[in-house]
Amino acid sequence: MALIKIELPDGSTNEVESGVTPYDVALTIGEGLARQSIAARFEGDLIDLTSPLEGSGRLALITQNSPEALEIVRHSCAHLMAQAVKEIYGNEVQVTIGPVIKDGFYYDFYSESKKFVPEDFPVIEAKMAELAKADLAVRREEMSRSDASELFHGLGEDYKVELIEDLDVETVSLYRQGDFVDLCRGPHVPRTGLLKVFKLTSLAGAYWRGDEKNAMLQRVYATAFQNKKELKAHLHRLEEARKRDHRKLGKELDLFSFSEEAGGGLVLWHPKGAMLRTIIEDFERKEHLKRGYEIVVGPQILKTELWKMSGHYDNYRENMYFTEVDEQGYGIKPMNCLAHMLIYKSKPRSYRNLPVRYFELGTVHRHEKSGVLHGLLRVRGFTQDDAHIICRPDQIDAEVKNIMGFVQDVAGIFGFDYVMELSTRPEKSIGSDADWEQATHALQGALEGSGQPYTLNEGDGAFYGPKIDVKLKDALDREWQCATIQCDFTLPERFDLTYVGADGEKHRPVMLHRVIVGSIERFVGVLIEHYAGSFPLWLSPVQAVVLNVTDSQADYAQQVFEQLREADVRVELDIRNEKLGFKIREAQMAKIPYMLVIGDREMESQTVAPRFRDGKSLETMSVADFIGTVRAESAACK
RNA sequence: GCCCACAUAGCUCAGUCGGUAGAGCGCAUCCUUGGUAAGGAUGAGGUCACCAGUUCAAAUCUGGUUGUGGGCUCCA
Repeated sequence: MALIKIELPDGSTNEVESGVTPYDVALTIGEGLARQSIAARFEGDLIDLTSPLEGSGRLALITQNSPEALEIVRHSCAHLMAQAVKEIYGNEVQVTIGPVIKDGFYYDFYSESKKFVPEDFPVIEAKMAELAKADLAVRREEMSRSDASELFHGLGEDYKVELIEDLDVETVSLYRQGDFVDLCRGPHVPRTGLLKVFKLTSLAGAYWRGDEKNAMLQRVYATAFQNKKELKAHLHRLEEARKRDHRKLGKELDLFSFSEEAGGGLVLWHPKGAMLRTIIEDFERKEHLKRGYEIVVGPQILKTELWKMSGHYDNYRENMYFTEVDEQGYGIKPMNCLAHMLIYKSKPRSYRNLPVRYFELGTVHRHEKSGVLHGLLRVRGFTQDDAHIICRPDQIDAEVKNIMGFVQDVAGIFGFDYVMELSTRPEKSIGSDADWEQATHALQGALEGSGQPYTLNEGDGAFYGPKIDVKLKDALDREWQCATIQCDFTLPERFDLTYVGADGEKHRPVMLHRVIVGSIERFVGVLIEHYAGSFPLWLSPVQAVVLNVTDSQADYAQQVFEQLREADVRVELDIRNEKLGFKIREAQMAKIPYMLVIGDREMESQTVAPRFRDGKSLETMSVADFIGTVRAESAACK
């Protein structure tokens, strides 16, 4: 037998016979290590603990505590779940795929007759536990594609056969545990006994291979962890997210609602929610003016011919609402760009006056599929902080950089981190190859120049141009699509936008579509979850509430309330005949930043006693001082 | 749009086997004037989402519609 050299992470080198497994190597180091190991990394690749090592190289054992371990455990759990399902339901159910995802894994099953229900979960979990306890060996096997195809055909697993037929390889790997066999690349844990903590979580429909033309499968979501403590922590995180759910908080804080009578996905903004979005809108106008944008306003409906000219009619019609006025067809705008182009076209433009930056808090309507509506995060009518920058090609770089700086500033003000993505030409698109290349190149250049990392999203651009998407990361580290920057050579062409250059000739400008927070609706939803409803002072719809202790201070409380309102503090007055504790509790649950307690002491000294919503009290102070405090704190946040 | 589930008072939720509805909170009135997270009493409030069907009888069973939730596909 030939000898090979195995280098371990601590730098030591073992000389072993070719064909030994990582498990054997672990044993030579210690029995405890061997017992703890679940897989290995050899020359950078993940392999099974039982895979024979054929050549020299660097080997690292993956133990239950390694960061990579969890993914392997979850993947093996997916197999365990499929095995359990097959043992319980037999040929009534076919297996398809079962990958690992963030926070767990799922397995998609196909069945004509079996409909999974949550009541099946304990049964499946019990079978999984039984199979895990049996500590079955998990064995890797390789066979030719045709043999594997025949094997699964014999087992009646049509979806596996289809997967195998589509693979572009000679041999495929299979994993067996007990009577169960699954097509899989691996690696897996060596024994089912290593799978201890798992839990089925939910059910959903999913199309085979994600294509809505294909059969609907039944997806069983589940999760697995190394120990019970981690599972508990995970369930706790889910609970936290539930508490922050903007739909729940939106109701509790009386910010907005939806009505069956009005229609799905159409938001009704209550006074406090409307206040919140107004604050954001005022902030947006100010920030845009500061950065050289001009505010414009376009109409809600535009003639259908115009949507045909823009390409929206051909590419976006299924998302649009149409109406007819005096036998003339109109489309309700799903985007704001058309009006902005018409404004540009209203007079001749000189190269000296470019770029023009038109900003509009534009309300658009899109017919989203009913199943995708989701609180404020996905609606059918929403307002974008939309701008169109019409510029010379040589100005694209600088403009994109400015926009990225704008995004950075705004994200910082609201306390978000973010990640960026570049999306390239989709299948359904308009414009020439050359334009697409130039536009994509411009965006990529700006991204490279920003020094910020970004990922590439092939084929995910808008139909008229490539785009940069910015995803904000909230307090729970979840990502939300908000800002987007899109480069467009096509619409200026279609609308024959021109400017007169230094040479006196007409030239074609470029248009950048961009939003910073995206949709105000979605952004408010994200903010609610990000802040868990406790908005910073400058965003709070109600900043302070004046509370009297007894009726005898009602007049003074009223005076304080009016003084604050005069000073533009968003304030409420609560002089109801209730005990102070009761009023404090209500204000606390409404997450109002400041409660101003007015008793005899305050009335006598003409002061207020502020209490912050975290329970801490400030020194008793004059009304004027309190106004100063609110102003200073609001300014500091913004 | 597709799969699965759900829809009972303003809110959160009970309601068994089919026999025309309950609680807590909130709301109204009264008592209570109480210093930092719920004082007490009384009362009002429901076409059980909507439309059909089965049945002597439907919140309950069946079908459809609308809406909501979890996903899929799509997306600001």
